[in-house]
Amino acid sequence: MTNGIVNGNTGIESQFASLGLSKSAYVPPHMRNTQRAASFSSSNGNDWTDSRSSTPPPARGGYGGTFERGGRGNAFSSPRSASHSDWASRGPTPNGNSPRDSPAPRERETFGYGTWRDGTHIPGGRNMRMEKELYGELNDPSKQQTGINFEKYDDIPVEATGAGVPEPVLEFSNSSLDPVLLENIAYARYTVPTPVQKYSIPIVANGRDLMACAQTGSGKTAGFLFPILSASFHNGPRPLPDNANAGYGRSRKAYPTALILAPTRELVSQIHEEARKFAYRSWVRPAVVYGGADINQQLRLIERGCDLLSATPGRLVDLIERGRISLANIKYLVLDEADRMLDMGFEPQIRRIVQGEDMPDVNDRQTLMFSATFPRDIQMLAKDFLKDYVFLSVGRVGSTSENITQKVEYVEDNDKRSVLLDLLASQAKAEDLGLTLVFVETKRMADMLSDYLMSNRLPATSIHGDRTQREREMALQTFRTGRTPILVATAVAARGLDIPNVTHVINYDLPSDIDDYVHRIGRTGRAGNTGISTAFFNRGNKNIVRELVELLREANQDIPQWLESVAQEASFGGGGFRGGSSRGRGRGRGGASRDFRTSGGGFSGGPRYNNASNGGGYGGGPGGYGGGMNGGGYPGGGNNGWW
DNA sequence: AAAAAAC
Repeated sequence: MTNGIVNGNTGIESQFASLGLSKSAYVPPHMRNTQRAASFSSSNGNDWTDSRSSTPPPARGGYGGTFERGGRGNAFSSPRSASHSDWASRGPTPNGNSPRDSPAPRERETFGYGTWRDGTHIPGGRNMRMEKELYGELNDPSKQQTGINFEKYDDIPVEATGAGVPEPVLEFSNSSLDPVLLENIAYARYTVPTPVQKYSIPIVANGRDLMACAQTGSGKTAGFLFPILSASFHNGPRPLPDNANAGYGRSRKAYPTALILAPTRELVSQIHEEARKFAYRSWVRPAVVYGGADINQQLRLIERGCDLLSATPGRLVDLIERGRISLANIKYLVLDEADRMLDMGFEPQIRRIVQGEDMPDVNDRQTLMFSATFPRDIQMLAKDFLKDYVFLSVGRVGSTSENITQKVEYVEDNDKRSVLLDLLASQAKAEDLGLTLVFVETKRMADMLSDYLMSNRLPATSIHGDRTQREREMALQTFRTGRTPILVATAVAARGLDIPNVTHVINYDLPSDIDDYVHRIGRTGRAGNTGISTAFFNRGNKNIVRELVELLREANQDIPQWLESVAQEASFGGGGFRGGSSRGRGRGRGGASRDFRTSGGGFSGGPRYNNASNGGGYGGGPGGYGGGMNGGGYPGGGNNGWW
């Protein structure tokens, strides 16, 4: 199989692959013996740009078109709704990124998009080409369902606190979700809601704001998309604000009703793809904007429909400044990976977007925040952005689950390369090579290491912030499809990305923050599969050792004796608690935090992921943080009855 | 200290 793997990365083979002639291209283990799936994967290898670009609706119409045409246009009952529907009726659309690569849209391709007419939702007809693109074929690894639910999810402790928390739903089918959405959920092969979804669906459906401490892999994307889309399908487009497009019949400003902010480009892209799946056949047009990609093309795409917008903060601000997007019509605001966004210094831009532009006031919109942790600055954000919210705390999915086998090996920096090579070679021999994700700390190292692996005839690629957006996306795609089953990555890929079939995560460089470690290994062992994680540890990683050992113990992992010893030393040596987190603001480890508004509380299910720090120094009310910046909120004064 | 993100 080794030969096959190597050949799969050569130029000639790539050409075969792009022609759909799969020859000896690498076939991931889970796909072997599935002829049809294999060829689909190969032919799919090169056309990802194509597939992610066909967002716009092909419904006929045009800028001034206020007439119905061919049964699929829009008849407008009022000038205001006409103005809105106008956005949803541009077309027919050249196919986004690569218009010349694909033939002009055909009549039948107008199916798949619905409209809103006379107060009624008119779903579009089915479009098989689109369904294949959105939902993939059975066994297509890059489209494999990730929201599918297994028994392990039932073990995840969830707690909802706040006034009048709605009862969780147990199934999608009797959760009052819109019928069209339920069909899309079935197409995507989601079967049972995850714990996050069980709670978030009724919470959002009841018009409540939500603060959720949950990580990717818990199904949170669907957790906010489902109720937002369901309500949108049902309620139709919001009327435009009175001053919208004043004096122009065809202003080029878009007025999304739902806005989702996330920290990285890949993440918003991933959210957008989910949104496309579940908006299928509805009147809702999802759109996505992020930096590093051609802005004019994004402008063209949002002109063709921009009801549910996924965005990175920088590019969104840019588009607002250009007057091409207005937030005046926002009904739903979602901040995903909020702690990560603050870590990355997005707070000023986020505050500008939420408070400094034309977004409706907190009382006139519904706001959902997701964050892995709940430190002070996130609490502040919650206080300012949310109203009477339900606090949802969801346990860690990855690390405590025992389907990830965590190994730690002592490797000096100089030996890392050869140890890695051995590791990769041995698993290739074992024909066990699923996808392997290798994490490093620096961009330079990512380049060096992937070059090194390639020069050793291993099919590797890399992703980091200095690569162009196109390179990044291509790396992700060739990784997903198994054409380059080894991906060397920096922190850009640590969180949020949902890649099926990652069987091995290697921490070539350990992060200094245990949260990052948890996120990284969480890229494997997903959706009921087992995974392996290997960490290279040496004396440079002392700062994380105490928490690492604690984590391994919690997860019932074997702990090498030498590692225990290092941990002992470290706790004596004053290297102390919290491992020197540079943030100094009390990040808790793991996926859950406490609702700081409550004073008693606690998890009835027993805190398996008992946080060492969260809640400790928070004095019990908004702004009641008593600890300052000393040691990151280590339990200092406040006894809140939590432990 | 590095990484991420707008042009």
